[in-house]
Amino acid sequence: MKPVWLKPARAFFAEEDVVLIARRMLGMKLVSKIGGKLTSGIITETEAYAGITDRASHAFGGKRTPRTEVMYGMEGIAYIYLCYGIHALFNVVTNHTDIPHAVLVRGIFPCDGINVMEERIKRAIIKPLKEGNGPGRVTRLLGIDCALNGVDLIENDILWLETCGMEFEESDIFVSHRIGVGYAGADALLPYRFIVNGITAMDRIKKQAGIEK
DNA sequence: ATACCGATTAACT
DNA sequence: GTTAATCGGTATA
Repeated sequence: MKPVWLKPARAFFAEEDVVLIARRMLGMKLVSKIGGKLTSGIITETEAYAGITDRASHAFGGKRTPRTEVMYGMEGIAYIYLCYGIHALFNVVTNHTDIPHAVLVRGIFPCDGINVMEERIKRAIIKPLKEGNGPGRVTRLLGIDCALNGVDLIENDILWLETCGMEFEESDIFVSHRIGVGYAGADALLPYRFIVNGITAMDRIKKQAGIEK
């Protein structure tokens, strides 16, 4: 039976536990329609950033700057920023207005528009499980850049999320500490990174993505 | 005005 | 395993 993919309601992002949302976003689809070209991938890796109490968050201590301001906005909008001068990193703002929580998407399984993605990275996608792995690669494959910072993922038709109700067992999710946040001290060790793990879960993703075998 | 550096990646050896 | 690429955000002055 062909899966039905629908945009989640804004209430999905209003959940106050950002870690729970990061976990639930595994198996959802991130979709972009840039320049009329549709591309999508099923989310395989996320990280939670818990706002003002989280030393790893850009909003730690309640910091409000031109960059972090977006995170204080409405749940369900995109927080996209430039990292290392090269990579656009995509996050979804969660919780409520003025609570700067966000979930970083670190990995996708390429789904729709593979040919468009290959144009963007200028080479063939041979190992789908590897190609969408890494937050900079996710945005590059989907054509997401900082110009989309702040867009509403619920209302927009250029960048959004979809769900087919797929859920994973605890054993299908590998949990670890976040990457590249060594400066966060003890908070760098928090179990806020979630990765789809195991052959069973991966097979389900492939099936949902419409990829046989 | 200036200096430092990051929620990284790809191409090297 | 090592390192260049590359630039806006942020702190300090």
